[in-house]
Amino acid sequence: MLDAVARLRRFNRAVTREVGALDTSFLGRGRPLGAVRVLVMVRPEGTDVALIRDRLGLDSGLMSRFLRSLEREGLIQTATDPADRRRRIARLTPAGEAEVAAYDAIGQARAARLLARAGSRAAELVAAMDLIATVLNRDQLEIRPADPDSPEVLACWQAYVAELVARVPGATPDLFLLPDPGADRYRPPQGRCLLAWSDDLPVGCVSLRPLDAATAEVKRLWVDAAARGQGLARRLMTAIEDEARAMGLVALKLDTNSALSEAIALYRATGWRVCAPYTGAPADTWMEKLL
Amino acid sequence: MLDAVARLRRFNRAVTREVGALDTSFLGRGRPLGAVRVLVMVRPEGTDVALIRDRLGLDSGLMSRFLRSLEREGLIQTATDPADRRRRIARLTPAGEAEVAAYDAIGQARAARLLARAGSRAAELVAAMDLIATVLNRDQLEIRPADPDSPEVLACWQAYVAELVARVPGATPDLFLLPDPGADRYRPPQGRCLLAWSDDLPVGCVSLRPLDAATAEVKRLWVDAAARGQGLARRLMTAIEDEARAMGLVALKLDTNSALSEAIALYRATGWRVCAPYTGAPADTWMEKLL
DNA sequence: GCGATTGCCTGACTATGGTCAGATGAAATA
DNA sequence: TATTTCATCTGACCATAGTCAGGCAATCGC
Repeated sequence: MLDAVARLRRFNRAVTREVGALDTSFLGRGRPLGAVRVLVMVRPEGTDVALIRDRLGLDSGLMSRFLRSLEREGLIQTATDPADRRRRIARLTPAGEAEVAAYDAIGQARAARLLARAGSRAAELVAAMDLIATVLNRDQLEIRPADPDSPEVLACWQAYVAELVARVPGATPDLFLLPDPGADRYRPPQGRCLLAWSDDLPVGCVSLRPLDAATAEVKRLWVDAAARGQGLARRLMTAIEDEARAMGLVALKLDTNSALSEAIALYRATGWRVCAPYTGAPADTWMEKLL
Repeated sequence: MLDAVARLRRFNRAVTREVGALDTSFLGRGRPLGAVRVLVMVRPEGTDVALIRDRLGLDSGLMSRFLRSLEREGLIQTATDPADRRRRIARLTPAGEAEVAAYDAIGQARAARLLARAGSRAAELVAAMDLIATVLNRDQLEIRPADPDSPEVLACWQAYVAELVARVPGATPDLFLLPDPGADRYRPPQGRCLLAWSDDLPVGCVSLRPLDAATAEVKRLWVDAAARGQGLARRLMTAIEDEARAMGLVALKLDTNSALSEAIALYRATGWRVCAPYTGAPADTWMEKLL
């Protein structure tokens, strides 16, 4: 790629202008940008102050001033965290919620305008943004336990099913009930459900379902198209195997289909071995791993 | 598709952080960002001060201060424009050229690091950046005459040939000599060569080659993948037809291949009609238009 | 030639974001 | 229990980018 640098620079210029426009559009409500960035990160239920500071990379002194200025405006309230009384939790007031909603509307309008500018290529544009954000956020990819009934898990499972249907002959959406009425089996203490997050976007999942007292089944390993090629699937598998070990399990199983060749290659490379069939179609490959 | 607004926001966060890192990487050479932005816009041959100010959207007072500070550092010299002695022209000193080269190297290194982070998806990342930059720059797409021997035209022609080879059965790279020894025929007064620019990246081309005193042939219409879907091909055709009219030509011809269906649809929609063959394979469709 | 305009410069002023060194109280650790 | 570590707050300080008004010289339009 000869002129990659020139193209990167062009990207930077275009995006700097856009971010600049974003900044000025976030003004016009009589608040400096820094305070707004903090404000919109406060969830109505309350957000740990340290988390916001960390995400925005702010000095604790500066953060403290932003909080006080928002507090003076009556947009947020802060209280000490009862669990650790050194920490503080910021919570939106009704006035704050209204203000956040106003900024949200601005963002909504801007997004709509941008997508309109992309015309017929809007979906491609969003995919391109996902790829870039995921690459830039690569170091911050985080795997965390999630509730199998949460909308984020549901979204991942839907994407997983869509991919299976597209790639595996014989797989149909009706093989998978979503939301899964048996989701409880993916929840501790019986099972586990892990999500991979890039910033606030879920980009991958994996889960564990009990078979018997000593074994469980790995289910629903999925990685978003934008996040592939970065070893995330391997990290997810390592994480779920660690969970299984911590639960005291001695072996894991999984069923898959030979059309999913990268997945099978990953399993082989990490100690899984083909075993006897224990489920039916559309699975055509069964594997197990001793922990 | 999860909420497009949320994803756009995530993109903004990721990119803001990156641009922030860019800013601080432009520091570390003991100069504030504003001055650097001015410095790297000064061409060694000299640049009109007003042009820089305009491009960067700076107040004349601020601009003046940046110039003084760069001058004090010995990186640039300013002189009054002999043509209009109110205007000033900034010129890089040898020390300035060295400094600009150093900033260039920083950009180079940053680009390399970013591409390395993308790993196996580096090419996809650059394509995604191209798409985004092109969409954001959409309003600034400019069509300008270009020299058929310039590296930018050559790059476009190579991309054009690559696309033909990929799409047209029977087309092989050796059908096209690049650089074209007959490039003179694409140069005024005989012919024309137009490039479409998005910022400083050429994203499309079209050219005109003489047939006889009253007719010419439209050749090498090409639009970069990132810039498609925005009506650029139509704008290029309109521009080249306008050129032909201005040259006093009365008719245009072109040859193409039925595999290039969007192009043929465009020609039909803009008044071109199929005519008798006048060239050989791999062309299988010939069209003309009266001006 | 004359007034208006243009391009640039200068000095005074401001807002914003940011750093740094303690102070304070809470929690973890030995 | 004593010490260390941690999260936050506060006040002092700073650099950068930017605005604004006025001044000066060159140029333009009449």
